[in-house]
Amino acid sequence: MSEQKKMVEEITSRDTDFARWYTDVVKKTELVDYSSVKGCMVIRPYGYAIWENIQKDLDARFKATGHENVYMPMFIPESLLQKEKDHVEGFAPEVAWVTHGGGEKLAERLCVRPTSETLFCEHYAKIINSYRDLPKLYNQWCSVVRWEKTTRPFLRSAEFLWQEGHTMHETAEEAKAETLRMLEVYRDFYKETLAIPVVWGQKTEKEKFAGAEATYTVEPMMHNGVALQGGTSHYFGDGFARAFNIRFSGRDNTLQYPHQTSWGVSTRMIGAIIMTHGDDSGLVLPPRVAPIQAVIVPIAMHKGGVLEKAEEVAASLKERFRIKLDATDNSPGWKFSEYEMKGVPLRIELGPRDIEQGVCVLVRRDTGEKTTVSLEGLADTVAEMLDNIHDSLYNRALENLKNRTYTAHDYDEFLAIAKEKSGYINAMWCGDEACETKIKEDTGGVKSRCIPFDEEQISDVCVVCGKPAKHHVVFGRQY
RNA sequence: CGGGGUGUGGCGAAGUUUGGUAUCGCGCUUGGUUCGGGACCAAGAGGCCUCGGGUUCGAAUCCCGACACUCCGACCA
Repeated sequence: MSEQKKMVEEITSRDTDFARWYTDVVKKTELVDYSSVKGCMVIRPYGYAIWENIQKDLDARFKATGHENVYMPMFIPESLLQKEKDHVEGFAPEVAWVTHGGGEKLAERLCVRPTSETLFCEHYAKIINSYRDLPKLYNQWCSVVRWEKTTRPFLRSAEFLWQEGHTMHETAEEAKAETLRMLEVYRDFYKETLAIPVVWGQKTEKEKFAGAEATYTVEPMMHNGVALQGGTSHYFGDGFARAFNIRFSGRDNTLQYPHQTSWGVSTRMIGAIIMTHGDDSGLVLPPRVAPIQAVIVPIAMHKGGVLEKAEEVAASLKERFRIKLDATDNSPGWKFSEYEMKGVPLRIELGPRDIEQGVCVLVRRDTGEKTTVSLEGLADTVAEMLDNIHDSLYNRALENLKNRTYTAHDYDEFLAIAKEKSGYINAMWCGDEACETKIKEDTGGVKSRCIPFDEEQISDVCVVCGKPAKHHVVFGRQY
């Protein structure tokens, strides 16, 4: 990639200033625009198309695992939000309140949903009466509002789009299985659709969701070594069920509380795509969510037959792929740069010389590699190449993840890595929250990402305090 | 919420120190020539200089205030 020239001058180089590179990319490629509401963003067609492709894929996965879509109100009465103590404490600082309606002050103020556990619980209390009513496997696609102090497009905005699954189960075992099953759906989606490898595991007590018994997470690493909490799945036990008085008659005719889960991913994933795959020329979109999978650039369009042939090729590919034929009179060079910046995985060049020989030129966005291929069987060639691009994006990201993962055997080593490197640090931990806090303070922001599922015995003692170690923890800075 | 930076046609900037008719590049429109890595010629359109006060004969420029964006921290999906 180093030999590939930086084509777009307006984009700050990724290595110069990753943060500026990010904001340049999202604006220049027309993914988002800012709105007049602080912290809120306009998701433009090119950005929204990525979200639609994400939704389509994920929604199919949810349906395949037995879930149904529903829609809950966007307002939550204050009294309802108050019912679960940890939950309200976790969210209260960042909720927006509606105090007036139709010009009159409301008797009870309404919170704009920051998440919908309480609404689902209120509803479940009404419709769950028997073990025969379980499980309830609901999901909703919606937006939520969290009054964030610092906002960045896709990564953290005051309002963002997401999906939230909320399920109720007869037994704790079933609910726990659901929690892990959906985490696996996320992990697989990241890998197979977004070409992003993740570290996954359980959040520590300190980092878990407000009101949950256990929180599980997928943690992709961005190109610069910083983590992004990429999706979470929570096991609630029966805490909310008790708070909301959700009960059912069990198989033994006793009244029981159901066991609950929730899980969600958001438009933040678009940020993960940008920061995992992007380069100095702009976006590099994984083929399976790219709004345009291949762009056809006709060369010397004025010459007889070129445009007609290009249209013919476009038509032959449209059934299987998302294709754009750019027949505007911008110069070919302009088009090359434009679609490179926008991260279109594959470019198909078609000029008089090619047509004569019955070929076209394919150019990969990820490597810049050019190949001349026959127009005969082009659809199969394109399919193969898109899969190939997907795999190489994944492998490149995996390589980065591995290269930026370190192991600390003692605290001096830990601090040295945290200071000098950017990435994940594997270390042992005693289970005491004080040690997590100490790490965060001593390093200025390194936090536990998760206790990975495949724990290793790096040493027998906590990297901070030297007491017997309970877990292997992955640490890192996060967005 | 603390600390920096920035607000000037759609985008990027100059002009602000030292007040005096609002500039440049890109983009846009129309016509023509071009086309294998951001083409060229010609003619056009487009701006209460972020907003609100103040000082002044006169404010993009000086003073006070607000807001927004952005970067770095703290907080969080």
